[in-house]
Amino acid sequence: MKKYSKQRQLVYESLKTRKDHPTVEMIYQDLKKENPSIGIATVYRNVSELCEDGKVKRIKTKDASDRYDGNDMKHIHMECNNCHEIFDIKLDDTEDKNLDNEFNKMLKSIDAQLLDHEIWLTGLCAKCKK
Amino acid sequence: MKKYSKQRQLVYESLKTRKDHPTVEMIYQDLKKENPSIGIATVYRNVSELCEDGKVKRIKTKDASDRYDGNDMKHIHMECNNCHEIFDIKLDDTEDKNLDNEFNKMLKSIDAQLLDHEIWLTGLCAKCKK
DNA sequence: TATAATAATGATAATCATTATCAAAATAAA
DNA sequence: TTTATTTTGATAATGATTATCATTATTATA
Repeated sequence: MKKYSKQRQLVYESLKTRKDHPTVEMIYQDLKKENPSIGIATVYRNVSELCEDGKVKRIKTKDASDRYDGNDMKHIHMECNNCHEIFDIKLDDTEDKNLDNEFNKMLKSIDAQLLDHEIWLTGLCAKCKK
Repeated sequence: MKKYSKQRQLVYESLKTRKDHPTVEMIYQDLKKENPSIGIATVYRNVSELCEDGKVKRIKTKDASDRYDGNDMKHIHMECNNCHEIFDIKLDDTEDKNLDNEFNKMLKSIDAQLLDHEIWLTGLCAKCKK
């Protein structure tokens, strides 16, 4: 059976607390301050486990390292083409259902059944627009 | 100035011809049959260049290697949760505009400007649904 | 509570995809 | 044709992630 570990809890809390989309290295640096003995392999292990349990999401971006997302509200992502910051845009239930309907219609053409969607917008954030 | 190379042409044609979403290794294996002297570094170099030129698209998936997409029609992707095949679902102009409108509305909340969108659906394909 | 069973950790080696290097070959310009 | 420059193919280097393994922490059981 799965056992409780302080480290797993720490990784989870870090992802819940911070609002950016950190890499493993960023989480590791963060946790090391208060827990100098933690190893980076432990962070890798735990983010992967949390992903498998559906508690956080792995985000593949154009840059080298994967990013992780602890935001459990329905939302989509927007990456600024200029500063490369990643923004969360939350969806209300109506918006989410509308998208689901749209996508379901599209999937009719290949007779498939929708389970989930992931939307990645690119654009210019408020600051960089100017 | 950029010079013509047979290899770049071959990589491009391979991506235009095949309808799956191959990795570099897959393209390499494919081209080696007719061109045994081609090196895998050349394939890496050329897919990256084609991406920069906007002629093909790099797709980051959950699995280790990046995939490449030579389909230049407006389309979104759907990955089957069971067989992991990736399907293209083409969008007509209306569908594409509808999505753009939806996303633009959503971006209002953070005062950002939309440039592009990438949609990744997961579900069950026709075969695996049964 | 003490002990046994086993899961998780931290250090580090191994792996694997991708990128960098560089001499030789191909292409374009003069 | 000669010169300049780009591209290639082989392979070394890099960097992110995973595997290994002895030790430690947690849970179950007597």
